[in-house]
Amino acid sequence: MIEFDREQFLKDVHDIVRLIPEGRVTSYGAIAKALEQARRSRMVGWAMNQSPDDVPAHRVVNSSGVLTGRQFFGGTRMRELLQAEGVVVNENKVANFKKVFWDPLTEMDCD
DNA sequence: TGAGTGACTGTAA
DNA sequence: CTTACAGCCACTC
Repeated sequence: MIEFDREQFLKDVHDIVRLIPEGRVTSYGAIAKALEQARRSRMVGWAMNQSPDDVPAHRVVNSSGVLTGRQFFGGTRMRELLQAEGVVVNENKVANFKKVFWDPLTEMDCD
């Protein structure tokens, strides 16, 4: 019986975020779902807050493609990082979200 | 110890 | 488009 470990969750989230390729984004919910913790999407946001510099947290947006965490990147930093990778952003939202969306489950369907 | 808050999601009206 | 409610749980005071 393994009870829920925050550190493990944090590690798993960081691991997934690190797998996000350039020019792609994903959502908090998708990450939570990939960890079979779909209802812990808020914890993913918390994990992003606790993420080290080697985690591209700027590639993580909410389910609508909105850069909800941009305020944690010092203003427009998040948007600029994304645009630098080829992601088109309108003010605070990702354009063609469905196209640039990267689903962790697609890459991690190995069980 | 309990209430408030939040980088969320889904459903409903 | 908006507002509201429910569910989730770490963190702060």
